[in-house]
Amino acid sequence: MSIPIPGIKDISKLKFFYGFKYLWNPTVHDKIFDKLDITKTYKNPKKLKVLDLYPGVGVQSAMFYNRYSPQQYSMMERRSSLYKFLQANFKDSPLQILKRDPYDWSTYLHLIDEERLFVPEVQPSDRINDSFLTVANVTGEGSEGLIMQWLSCIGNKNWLYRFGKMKMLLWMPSTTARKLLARPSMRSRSKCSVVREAFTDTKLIAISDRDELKGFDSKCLEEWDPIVFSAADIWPTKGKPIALVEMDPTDFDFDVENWDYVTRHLMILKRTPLNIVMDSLGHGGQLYFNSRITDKELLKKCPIDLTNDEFIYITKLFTEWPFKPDILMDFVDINQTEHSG
Amino acid sequence: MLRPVYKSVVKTSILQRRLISSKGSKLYKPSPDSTSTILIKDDPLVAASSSSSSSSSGIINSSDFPLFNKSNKNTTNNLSYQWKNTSNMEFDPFNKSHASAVTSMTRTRDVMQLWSLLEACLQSNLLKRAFSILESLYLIPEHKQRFIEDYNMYLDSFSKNEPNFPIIKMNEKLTNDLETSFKDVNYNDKTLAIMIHHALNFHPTASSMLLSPTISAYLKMSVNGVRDILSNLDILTISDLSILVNDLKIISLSQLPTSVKPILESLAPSSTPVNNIENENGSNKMEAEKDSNIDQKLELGRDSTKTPSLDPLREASLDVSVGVLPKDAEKLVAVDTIGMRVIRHTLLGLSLNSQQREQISKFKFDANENVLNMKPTQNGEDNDPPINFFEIYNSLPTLEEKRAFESALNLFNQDRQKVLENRATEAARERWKHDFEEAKARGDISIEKNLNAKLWKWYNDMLPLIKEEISHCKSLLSEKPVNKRALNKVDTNRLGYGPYLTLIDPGKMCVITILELLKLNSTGGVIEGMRTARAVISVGKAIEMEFRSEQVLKSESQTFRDVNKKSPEFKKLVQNAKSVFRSSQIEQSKILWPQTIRAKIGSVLISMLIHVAKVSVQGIDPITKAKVHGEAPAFSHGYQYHNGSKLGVLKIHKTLIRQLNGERLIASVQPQLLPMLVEPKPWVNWRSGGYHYTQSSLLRTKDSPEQVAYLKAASENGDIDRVYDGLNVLGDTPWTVNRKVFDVVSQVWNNGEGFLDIPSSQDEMVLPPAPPRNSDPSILRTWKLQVKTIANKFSSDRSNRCDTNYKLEIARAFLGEKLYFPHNLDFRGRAYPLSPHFNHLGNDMSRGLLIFWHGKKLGSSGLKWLKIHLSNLFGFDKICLEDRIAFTESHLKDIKDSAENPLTGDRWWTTADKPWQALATCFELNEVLKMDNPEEFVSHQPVHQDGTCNGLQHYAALGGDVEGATQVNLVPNDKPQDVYAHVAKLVQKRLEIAAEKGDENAEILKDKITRKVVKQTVMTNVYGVTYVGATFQIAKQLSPIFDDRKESLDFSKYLTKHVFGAIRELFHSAHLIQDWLGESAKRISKSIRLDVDEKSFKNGNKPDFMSSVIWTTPLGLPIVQPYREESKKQVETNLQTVFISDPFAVNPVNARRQKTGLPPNFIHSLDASHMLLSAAECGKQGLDFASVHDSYWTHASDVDTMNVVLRDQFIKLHEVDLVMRLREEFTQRYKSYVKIGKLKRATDLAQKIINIRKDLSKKLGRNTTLADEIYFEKKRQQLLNSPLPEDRSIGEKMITTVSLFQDVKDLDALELENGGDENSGMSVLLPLRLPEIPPKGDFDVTVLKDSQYFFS
DNA sequence: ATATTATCTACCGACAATATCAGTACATAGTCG
DNA sequence: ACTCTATGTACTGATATAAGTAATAGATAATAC
Repeated sequence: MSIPIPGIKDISKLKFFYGFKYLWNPTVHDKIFDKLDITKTYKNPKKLKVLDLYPGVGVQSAMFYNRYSPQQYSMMERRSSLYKFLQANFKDSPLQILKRDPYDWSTYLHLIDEERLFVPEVQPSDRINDSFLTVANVTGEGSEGLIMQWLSCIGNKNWLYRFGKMKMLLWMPSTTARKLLARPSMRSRSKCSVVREAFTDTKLIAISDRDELKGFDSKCLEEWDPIVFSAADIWPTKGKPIALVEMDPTDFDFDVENWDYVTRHLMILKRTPLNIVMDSLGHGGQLYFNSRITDKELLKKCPIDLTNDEFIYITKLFTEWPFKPDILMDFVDINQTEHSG
Repeated sequence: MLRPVYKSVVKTSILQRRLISSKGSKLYKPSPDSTSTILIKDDPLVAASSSSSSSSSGIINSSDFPLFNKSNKNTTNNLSYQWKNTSNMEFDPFNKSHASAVTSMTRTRDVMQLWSLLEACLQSNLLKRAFSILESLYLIPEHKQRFIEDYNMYLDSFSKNEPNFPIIKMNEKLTNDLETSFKDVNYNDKTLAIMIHHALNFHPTASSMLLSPTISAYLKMSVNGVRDILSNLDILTISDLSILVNDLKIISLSQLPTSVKPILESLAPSSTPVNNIENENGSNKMEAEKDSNIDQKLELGRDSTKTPSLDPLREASLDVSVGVLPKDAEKLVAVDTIGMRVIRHTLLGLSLNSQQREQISKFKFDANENVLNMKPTQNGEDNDPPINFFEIYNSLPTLEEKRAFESALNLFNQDRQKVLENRATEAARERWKHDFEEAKARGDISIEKNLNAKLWKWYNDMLPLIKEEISHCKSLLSEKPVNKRALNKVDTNRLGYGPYLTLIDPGKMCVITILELLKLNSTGGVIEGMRTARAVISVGKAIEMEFRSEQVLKSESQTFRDVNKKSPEFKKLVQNAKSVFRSSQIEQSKILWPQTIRAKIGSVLISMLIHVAKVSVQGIDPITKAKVHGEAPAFSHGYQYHNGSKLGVLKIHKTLIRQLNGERLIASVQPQLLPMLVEPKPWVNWRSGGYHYTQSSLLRTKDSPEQVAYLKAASENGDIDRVYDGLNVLGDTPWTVNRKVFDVVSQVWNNGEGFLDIPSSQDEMVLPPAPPRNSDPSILRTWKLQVKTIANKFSSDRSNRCDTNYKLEIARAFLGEKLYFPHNLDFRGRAYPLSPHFNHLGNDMSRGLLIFWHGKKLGSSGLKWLKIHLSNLFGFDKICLEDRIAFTESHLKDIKDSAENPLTGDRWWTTADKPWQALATCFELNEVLKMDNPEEFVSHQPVHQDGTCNGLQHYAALGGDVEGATQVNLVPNDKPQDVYAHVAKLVQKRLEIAAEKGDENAEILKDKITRKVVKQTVMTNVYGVTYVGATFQIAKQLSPIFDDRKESLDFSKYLTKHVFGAIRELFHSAHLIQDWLGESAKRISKSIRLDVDEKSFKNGNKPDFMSSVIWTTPLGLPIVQPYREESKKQVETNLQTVFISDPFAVNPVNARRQKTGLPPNFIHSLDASHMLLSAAECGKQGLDFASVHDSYWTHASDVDTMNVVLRDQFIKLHEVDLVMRLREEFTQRYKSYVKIGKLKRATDLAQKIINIRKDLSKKLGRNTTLADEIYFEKKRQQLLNSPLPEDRSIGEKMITTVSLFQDVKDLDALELENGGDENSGMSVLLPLRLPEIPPKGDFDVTVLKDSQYFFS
């Protein structure tokens, strides 16, 4: 007994999407599912619990369920117009609709620890968790920060990543995908690319605009061979293209706090060679690192050219620096308010 | 909740534009077909306007300043706002209001940049380069009229640079330049003055006869008369004039400028001119021959700086007793330099006790050595200045002696002030050197420990770098302008800042850079450092300031260099002449360095300092855990993020920070901006007043050329003389530091613990332990926030302590001194002291530390007011005077205890609202009470009289609102009204009514309304606080009552509605006026001036609105609201790019801010007027007067007098209907402005307009736009104003969509208010109309005369 | 002509985001007729 | 000698940056359809 999929006619009646975009075309979805072939990871889908964040109109959710019939499929959607839509379409389906805010950390504590409505299985981190999948759509232009915070949760092994290496299927603006997936020396290479490289194994699965592909690394594209669909397949049609990535956490072992400080500061002057840029790490950085980094070739490189391994190496030197600055005090206080009657 | 997209998609509306970063160095190439020129020629409007401005010989363009063309019929009323049509303004880049064409503004920027570059090149003697800049300037058409001044600058430099160039050659050059290079330019009288000066100096020994004909010829060529030539004192020196008058006898004394006439007169009969000329280096022999005790060598500028200040001979001669004249001439010179003996002589002639006598005999009255008490003391307890002038002054028994003392002190202070403003950097350097050498003697460790010694090291390391850079720049600049391609990037940059960098002594630049950076420690919210942007600009500005005062000093000593000796009387003459001279010099320097240049200069210097400044540091090797010693840069450039935006920061090393915390920082206060030792230079025009050598502007303009233009026009018109009068009274009030309070503060400070407002000094911050990494994100976040809060508190405490440190150090330096605060105005006309950190506008502590220098006997009413004052300071200021006196009298024991044991006793004074001022008052009261006859007590304590909600007082007077006037004590009453309590009562009533109707919120809140809850909201209501803002304020007050933050906020929201309702009800008429002001501002800022550039129409129908709200205060001060959209751009510097606003950008107004700003600004402009009027009057009546906006201060004995003045002036101010007057002014000023509005389609008029549009559309071959309509109306106006009758008649016949409205009587019937429901309206240009004034009530302001609680 | 969406949020003194990249306008040098 | 073009550079405007929406959330002016 499969769940009926909402059609574009119904979807297009909806007015408010809060800047998010959803792929509604079932054909494309099918292609994507074929490509993903998640059964490789989830050998027994009957054991699988899926958490769907910002499911929107629920097309993907329903199709997923129809295809794999997981043990539990929970949709977390709080935005009223979309929630109403989900209620109207899936009230009596096996899909669980939760009117909660995926943005709020406490949502998960309540859901998992207190109410125990959705309890994933904790699995050791030697493999991808094979009974827990998160699907999310964070295509809103202003919500990129949420993705970045989720990423850093991988590094902290908290939030949903306390249950092990959880796979995530994540819709995002294609510009975000481009930044995340940028390799060393590419124009879009930035701190978040390094974060992605450090904590995850991420693939581009699908994208809504062929032109966008030129911002990605061509070698990687060959390997990923993403599905390209049309802007007409998403709703609302207007706006910037979106992309779907598959994100698997990986193993890592380094001092995250110091690494965070080092990458953040170096990537500000990402086109300045290491032998010069090190001064921005603290008083006398240039002198120290120039004496510690023995590989002269490395010194000639710029931060934008560095792999994460190289950042880890620099971080190690940084932590060994007797005069290293206090990385906790790395912020400014813009708003001093005084005055009163 | 998920954040909605739109909140962060577009982060800012700032019109980001980048600077033309190296435009400063780019010269105009004489290519006549640059696009902009063509554009202008083709534009009939611009062409017309420029031709009209030149033909009318620079009389101000009527469209720029509509009021100028209005005849001045209302002159009988002395509050008339109309300006006389007498101004005669030539082209000046500032003198263009914003709305003139954009093209002219961009050229304005070019002119400014070229000017400052020209000036810089001339200073560095890069004459060829300067000449090519002249060529570029010559090509700017609007600049032609002023061009000769620039050429004169050049010629003057040329003359100085080539002293051996024969006058004939010089003449050839001049002729050649003006006939070939600059054909359209004519010489003026200054040019002639330069030639004369050159002639006189080229032939210093030549026979007079030879020179005479040449000079006579020049004099005959005069444009505006010989007098005009001779008034160029910046060119012609005293000795020049002397030769002309006494030797050549070509001119007579009467033709000289009045300021120097007396000097020449006294030189004439006896003096031998030969001496004057020979005497350049100061002849010692001459000195020795003089045998009068009093005759002094008058040493000036250049010479005095040469004098080594650590002269052993001078040390030796210190104890020479008065009256004994050493025969050794050299010794005499050393002793004599600054006229100390005169002063000492005078002082010792007064009645002094033996101790004072000894102090004075020992004290060196040498300005260079005893500027201020800035020497660090090892022992914090030792606050004694070497000599306490205040105590001596006070101890003198008679008025005559006091006068004599003050006059001698003044003579000494004149010199000290000069040193203070000019030699402070050198003084700092000397101190460093001294400390270094002392430390060196003690060993290397001491050098590291002693801050000054370290600074000296930095200084020495930095100096060669700067010198090298300067020589790079010089060689680059002196080369022939090579093509840019051959240059690398560094050199291209050098080309930009080089001319400026070479202007100032490298040593001075080092000192300035170091001091600035130390000063900026923990500013801008940076934990241990500062923002780079701030740092580079501050350094750049400081360098420029140094350059400016050097300039003034240099030209002063140039002109007066030959006047080397004479009696003290003569010295006074010279001093007067010099001060007149300085005024005119400062006034003339119109050139400012572009902000970009400042930033670049600053960054160059700072990066050098970063490079050399090192501190030795300690660290722990993370692996071996061993202590490691090393050396690290003291400063480090990096970045920090805030909300995803980068912020450049300059971090200071922890080691240095720790050292700074325990240091006395007086040295890094910008010495030019300390309080003054002598009376400030009186304000006589808009850029001359205040400090003697440092330029300051009358108005703190916000980089708005528009504000400057209006101010300048008013100033030149003599419209704001009464503003000057008031301001000068404020500046002339002498103060001194309250020694007793200072001792208490100092004790608390050295103790290091927190006390009242002073935070304790901490070295490390204590942070909560970090939670495990894998804690829930929410937990991690809370921890991060905690850390942030603690760190911010820490850093704000630190900067607070730093600020207090500055205040204290300044106070310490001025212990026993007589000091003055020069003032200027903010753009609304409110007065502020120029000196930052320590002044009477500061916090309670600063105020408590200041007392009047002059003392006055309490007399019959003084004691009463002193008691009232104390009560006020304790917060009991809304009870009747008798009760306040009773309050003080009931605490006599406490007062005694507080005064005698301020820290060891009960500390009653610390419970006051304003504890430090209360303490000061306790000290005085305690002394008074000891006296048998209190009336004889000499009081120095300023007593405050504060207006009760001054803003509302003005509103009530404006609206004639009886109810409101009663509430704010405009109506006589035996008890003062407490507005806040009254509002609270009203709110309470409202709540009770609501509660009865079953409103739960009201029920809960109804008993919790106190005066305090509503106070801030009532106060800020005048400033136009919004509903949201007020809610926050009330929530703050309510927060102790409710536990839940959310709950508290909800109740606050509810309560705010009622508070607003109550205020609106109570001050109904005030609100009507507020609304009227707001609406008028909105309409004005949404209106279009006709001759606006069509290009400001983006799509033909949507213009950029350019009109800001402008009005004139009752004192004649024009006020321009500077609120416009910001346009900032990135500027490349050595360290990073910085983001700064382009002062020449022409931006559309910010209508919202114009609207919300007008009500408070208008009211403030009135209270400022009231203050200045009162100040002037109090000055006239001989009172010492000070003000903090709406709080007026004077001696206790004079309070009654002052109160009468305050009331009289308030009445005088409000006798005129100011709102009506404002509306009339608006109507005049914005007469021909139009707005875009809706017209009912179903009218004749609409039909006519449609027809015109149809015709026009046919002609143009496209749809018409509003821009087209404006263009034609503009054309019509031009024709109407044309001097040619035929033009005028064409204009009269012309019909435009706007002209149709001329005959319309009842516009209201035609215009569609925004309630237009169907599409019956069409967009048209309507004449701008202002809303009707709300009706005025019956309150008669003259009843105020008897209201004793008006100010109390 | 309405509906969505960005922008405030009490005045003044007062104090500020930056690195990099793509595209274009402009200048220079060199070449050629 | 002069013009034209290729070439490189300087200038401008756009975009990304970090990563809980600053402590907060409703009116209102501006803009888009």
